[in-house]
Amino acid sequence: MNSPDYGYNIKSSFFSRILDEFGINDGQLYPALKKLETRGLIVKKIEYRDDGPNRHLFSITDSGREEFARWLESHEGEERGFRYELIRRDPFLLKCMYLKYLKPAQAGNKIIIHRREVEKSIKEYQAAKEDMENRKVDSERILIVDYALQCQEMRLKWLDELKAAIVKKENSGEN
Amino acid sequence: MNSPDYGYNIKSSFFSRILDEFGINDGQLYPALKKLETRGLIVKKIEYRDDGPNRHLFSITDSGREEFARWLESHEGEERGFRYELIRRDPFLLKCMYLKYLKPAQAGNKIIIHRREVEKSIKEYQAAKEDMENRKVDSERILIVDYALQCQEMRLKWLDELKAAIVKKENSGEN
DNA sequence: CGGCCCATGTAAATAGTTACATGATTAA
DNA sequence: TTAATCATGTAACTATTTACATGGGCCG
Repeated sequence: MNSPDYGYNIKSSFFSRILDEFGINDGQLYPALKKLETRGLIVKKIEYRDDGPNRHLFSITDSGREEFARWLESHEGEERGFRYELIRRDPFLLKCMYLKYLKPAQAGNKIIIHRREVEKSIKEYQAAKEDMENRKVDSERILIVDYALQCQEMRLKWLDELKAAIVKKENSGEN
Repeated sequence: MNSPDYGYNIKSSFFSRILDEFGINDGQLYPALKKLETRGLIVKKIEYRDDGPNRHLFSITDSGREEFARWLESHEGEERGFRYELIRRDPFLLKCMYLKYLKPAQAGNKIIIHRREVEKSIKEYQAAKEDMENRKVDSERILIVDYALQCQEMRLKWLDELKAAIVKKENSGEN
């Protein structure tokens, strides 16, 4: 929908700060573009350049636009993400289910280490947000970053609750 | 770590209410058990039964316990989940990035429909939590459900912010 | 007798990651 | 001259999903 554009640019312009680290991988990006082309949803035009590698510019077709509209309007498969993958795709949370198999001190340590990671992540999302605001990115996109930020701030609070629960258990139950 | 146990029971006892719908699929469960067995992390013993299908009971071995401890203590790959997959695995959020390609009324409608789904999900997680409390499940596990609940409640608020942002844009900018 | 629950799996397909391969320009 | 950035891609592997396949017991 932001055509014409080429693979490398799509990759580097979209949420750059966060995707730099966990970026769309080439092994998925280029085959995906090829597949969209085969399906007639985008068309390729090569931009020949002397001062750098050639660029394969893709433009969306009418049927591409239709397919996009169908995707955007559909509600299919939206539940998994926010209800379920949220836990399933979170290795730390999965480990938390087995926290009782660690000594309380070890468990507490694990939480502290993780807490620092979350704080680091908050700072990075904040920087990404500022950067996006400066670049006058669509407000909807910035709101997505807000979502991520609120998630992480909630997570910090939750980690503290978890820590408190462990300490409490340690002091009372003792095994 | 809760051995001996068999596939079908693992599947149905673990977070049953939520997993009923998005359950571990058989195509991954049984091959995974086989793989763990091949690696010597678990051992199989068949429980022959007359009043129903036989059960393949698996018990964890010493090396299984060691591997489990290594996994639990490691911090590897924990970042992706909470920083990145959180957005990437959420089809609704991805669509929100393209909300400007919908008419404001359509966008608002999409948000309202999603909001109802989130409310439904909250009720189901609450029921799961009560059920787990009655069954005296480990408090760590219940805290995971709390995490999910807090995520969803945060999401409701965020959806309202998103809705407000769209209404504001519609009234001022027009286009 | 039909359908659901129990219980085991396999096969085929799709999705996703990692590593490899190439080659030009530009900045330290 | 070495490393980074720009730009394209493929190959091999791993993960995940979906659909299929089987068969007994139990309930209405």
